[in-house]
Amino acid sequence: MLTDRQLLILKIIVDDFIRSGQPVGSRTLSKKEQITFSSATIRNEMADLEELGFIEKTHISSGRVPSQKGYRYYVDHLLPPFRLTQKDVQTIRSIFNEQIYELEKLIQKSAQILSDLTNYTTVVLGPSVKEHKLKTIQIIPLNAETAVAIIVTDTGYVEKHVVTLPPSIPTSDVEKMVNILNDRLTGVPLEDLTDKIQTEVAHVLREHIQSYDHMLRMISTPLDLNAPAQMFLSGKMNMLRQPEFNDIDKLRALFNVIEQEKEFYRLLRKHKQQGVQVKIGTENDVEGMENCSLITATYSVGGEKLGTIAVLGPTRMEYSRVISLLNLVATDLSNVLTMWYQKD
Amino acid sequence: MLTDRQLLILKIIVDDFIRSGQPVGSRTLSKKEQITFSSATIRNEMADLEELGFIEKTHISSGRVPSQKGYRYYVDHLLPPFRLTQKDVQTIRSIFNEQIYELEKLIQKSAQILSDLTNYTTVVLGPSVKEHKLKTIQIIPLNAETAVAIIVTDTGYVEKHVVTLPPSIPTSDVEKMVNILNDRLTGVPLEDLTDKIQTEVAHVLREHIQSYDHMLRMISTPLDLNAPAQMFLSGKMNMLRQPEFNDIDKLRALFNVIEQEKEFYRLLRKHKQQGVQVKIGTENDVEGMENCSLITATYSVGGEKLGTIAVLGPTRMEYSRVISLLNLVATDLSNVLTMWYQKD
DNA sequence: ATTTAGCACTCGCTTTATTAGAGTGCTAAC
DNA sequence: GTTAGCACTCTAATAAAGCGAGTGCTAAAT
Repeated sequence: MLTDRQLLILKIIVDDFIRSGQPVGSRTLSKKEQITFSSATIRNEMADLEELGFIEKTHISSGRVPSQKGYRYYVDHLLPPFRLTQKDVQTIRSIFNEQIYELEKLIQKSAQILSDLTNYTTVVLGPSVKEHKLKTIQIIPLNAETAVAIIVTDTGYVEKHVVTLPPSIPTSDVEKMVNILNDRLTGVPLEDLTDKIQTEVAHVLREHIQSYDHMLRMISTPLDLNAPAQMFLSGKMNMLRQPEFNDIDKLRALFNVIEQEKEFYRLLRKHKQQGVQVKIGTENDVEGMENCSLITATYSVGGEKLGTIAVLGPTRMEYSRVISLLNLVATDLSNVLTMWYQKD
Repeated sequence: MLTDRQLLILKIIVDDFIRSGQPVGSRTLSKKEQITFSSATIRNEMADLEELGFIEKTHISSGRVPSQKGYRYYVDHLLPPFRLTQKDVQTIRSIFNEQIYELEKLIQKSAQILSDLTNYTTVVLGPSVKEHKLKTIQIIPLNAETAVAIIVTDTGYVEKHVVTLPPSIPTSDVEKMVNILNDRLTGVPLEDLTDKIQTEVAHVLREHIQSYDHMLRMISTPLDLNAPAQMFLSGKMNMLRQPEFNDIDKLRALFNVIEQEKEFYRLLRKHKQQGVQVKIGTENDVEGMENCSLITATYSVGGEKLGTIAVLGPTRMEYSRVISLLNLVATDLSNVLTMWYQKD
């Protein structure tokens, strides 16, 4: 559909605009060494590209700027192969050299490094704890009225919640209850816990425990948080430095979205299959993100998706570099996690 | 030193400027009902006030704006008494009506409500966990190589850390160690733990435990985090809405400070004694905070300071209102915490 | 049939003028 | 001591002018 020459011009326009942030004119293009024909020819080609919707003018006599369709085509067909620098690779590898054994910290660190390297914002969706299996429940009385209930999963995830104890419950009862819970529930995925408690544990507790009712409510509060997977944002302030957000109103609009977080939650959850995915401008279908692109990748354990890691930047984003970086982080993260969890 | 009339004029200038953000001229002042004399008189008085350093002009023929010294005087001597609305009081009380039993969550909620009510940024310095007393240590093996070490304090604070186990350590040894640690260390303030382990526990462990060395290192890693008290920021983005930061460069400068966090840490720690404290502009002695004021208050348990809660806003801040709100939050917080912790 | 040179034209941006408005300081009268 | 009056200053807003980058079109060259 597009001639080679048109592709060349489109590619150079996008590359140049990503680099400079300025609309690209025919004269600028004609000076590029890849280009052997005159500015007049370029003007003709650009007029065609514009008619086809790949580029547009910011005003009637300005240079051209990629349209959303232009970026899309660029990302799909024209992406220059990108060699990460040794330095970038090392920085990323440094995440995994430190002895971090906690998923949460590892994820946060990854997000932070990625936002530092790209100068954009990184969003990470942590794994949903729902599928993690219960390792142990502990109830540690703090004083006569309160105790802290702690739930540990096989992945080392710890959830804690301070609860009130029923008045004048014997300590032995608390211990009994904890024993019963651990006996029956170890290895059960968190999402099945409440069910399982109702069907299999409740009647046993009723027999052995005073204030069985209160105790049961007490233990289910921390559970039915039904925790929506945690989300981490890193480098929000990098957006301040993007020239497209020099306008304070655009900035406010953007941060309204960023602070919401729930939109990101939706967007990151949408990414199911493997691989890197690029959503440009309105493709994200979020008000206030018209000028942003979101590049997402999943990380997984042995092929099973755990969560999503994404970079948010202006549509005028260094797609090539960000995709490479994100890809590296996601695969490295997956490899490390697979090593952690696969062995049992 | 200042005449009553000068005080009146100064107060009205500050009030009006806080309200409108615009320099205040003699004509505007003369229209206020409290003022019974002419604009010419006001001009004379203003010239004097300027000479004394309480107000300044933004340019040679502009109205006047409070200087830092002016704000200082206003806060020290002219603060109008402020009646919180019933609504504000209720919103704040709502923090404590919900059944939150966790210090951390309570603090975060307070910060969030405070930033919502003021439209400024709230910073809270959590209590240093160093003084909390150990309730229990648990080591929960996850698989052959890793375990999660959990430390619970008498305040319900939970610290967790995933550690590696020495190769082929018997489970019984882990249990033994945990028992020994709990026997000897329960009730010990966290800050003394490492010492106490070295002096009193190490030799006992050495007798009973294989790989005593590795195990000891393992348990001390999560401890010597030496956690600098946690800090929470809420409502950073409120600063976007302050007209003084409409200029993108000032905004960037401000966020450079805010993101640093360590400066706040220093500032909030400085506040030792009881009561509300106001630091205006350069009084904070932080580059980038020249146009900001920080209002701090401490919260405490039975008179003993736990942490600091502060509101950050532009120097042109609603001092009266913020002080009242902050005061209410801090005392309510202190009361609730005193009820929690005082009873044992 | 392409490609290119040339040219008139458009539009945004920056600079310069112009003006209106708010506010001041000073003087002289009250 | 207070005030009215006035000349003066400076900002902010608006308008006018010029520059430069870029375009589209036409006609000539390949």
